[in-house]
Amino acid sequence: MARIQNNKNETRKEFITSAAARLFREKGFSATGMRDLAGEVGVEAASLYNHIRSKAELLQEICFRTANQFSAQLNELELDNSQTSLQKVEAILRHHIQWWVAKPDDMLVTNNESKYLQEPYLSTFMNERRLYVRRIEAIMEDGIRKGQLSGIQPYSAVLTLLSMVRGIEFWHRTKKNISAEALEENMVKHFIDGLRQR
Amino acid sequence: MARIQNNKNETRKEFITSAAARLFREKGFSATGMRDLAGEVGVEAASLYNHIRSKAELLQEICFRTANQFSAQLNELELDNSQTSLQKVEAILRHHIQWWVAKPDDMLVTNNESKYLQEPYLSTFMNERRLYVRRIEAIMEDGIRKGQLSGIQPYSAVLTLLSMVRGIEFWHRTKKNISAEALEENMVKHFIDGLRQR
DNA sequence: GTCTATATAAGGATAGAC
DNA sequence: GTCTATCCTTATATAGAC
Repeated sequence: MARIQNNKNETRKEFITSAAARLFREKGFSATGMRDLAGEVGVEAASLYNHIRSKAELLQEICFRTANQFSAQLNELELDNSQTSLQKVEAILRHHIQWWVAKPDDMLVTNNESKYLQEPYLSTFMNERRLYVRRIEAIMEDGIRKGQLSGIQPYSAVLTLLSMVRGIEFWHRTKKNISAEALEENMVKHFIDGLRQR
Repeated sequence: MARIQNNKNETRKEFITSAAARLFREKGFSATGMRDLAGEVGVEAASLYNHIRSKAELLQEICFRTANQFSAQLNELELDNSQTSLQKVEAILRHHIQWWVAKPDDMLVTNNESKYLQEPYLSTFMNERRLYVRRIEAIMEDGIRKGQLSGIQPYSAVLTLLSMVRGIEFWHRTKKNISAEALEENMVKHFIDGLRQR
């Protein structure tokens, strides 16, 4: 499984994109000015345009690079015959938790600011999200057919899975109470116990 | 003050506030213009200022009226000796689900746009939210002491409870697949099964 | 690649007529 | 209470010097 890590050989554009993710998360896309971003980067606003085409382009890159990462995990899982459906669902949940822990800026922007994408990117993004939900539903439906899990409707369970991890946003502000590992184990156990066949 | 009433016995200000919640939800607080809001209400932008003091004031009213509603439920639950801790947690979860189903505009604005509150309202709001989390944790801790629930750390469980219901935002766009009642029962069962003592 | 200067548009909010 | 007109600030993005 891929590890999450920071790229220390960032290009100038990647540095700007990371700063943008941080600002879009904190202030929101609309309320973030190019002057704010320039200040973070350490240049004047006009200089940013030697590296990027527009503010909108920054949002596109953050949202799609994040979304594509999750699609890529599903691509692998769907081809893996060594895991049960329940194990696959757990792997998806752990993947989401780990990304929320490691990349809260990217996750918050992708979740909360993607609505500011311009067409045709907005439609593409929303279609990909719907497809992503359906693919997870299909994994759960397969598990129900095989008797590996039960007690829940797949659509409801997917909504729960994708949403419950958003609370990690608040955990980031008060990390001292519980470690990332303990948080992950608690959430996985809680979710899976509500899904397991008994 | 003149009380211009419309269909639902709303004051003019309440009508404006509802329109603001809808727009803040769809476009975000920062990207919503007073001219947008005026168009929704059916007047020119300048006319809004006979009913409200500022755009910021509208956000304050939406966020605090929503947050106070949830605090009020806890006030009652804490005084209720007829319910177990597990029943109280279930009541809290059902309350959140029902509000997400019935008032998605208010819930989304309170969750996603409250960061645009100005001081001192922002600090007040965040302090109230922290207190709300702690009060639910306390109910869970009481349940653990009494052996009514187990298997999870209260902080992690509260994060899960408050976050998992946010998926209802997406359910609103595709209601046909599952009824509000079925959604509620699925989510309650899923969450409670992961919490119950066995 | 970065700067200063600026074009052009839109933002929240107010003044004063009616 | 609502309107028209407008103030003042800020926004994204570009032009052209260095």
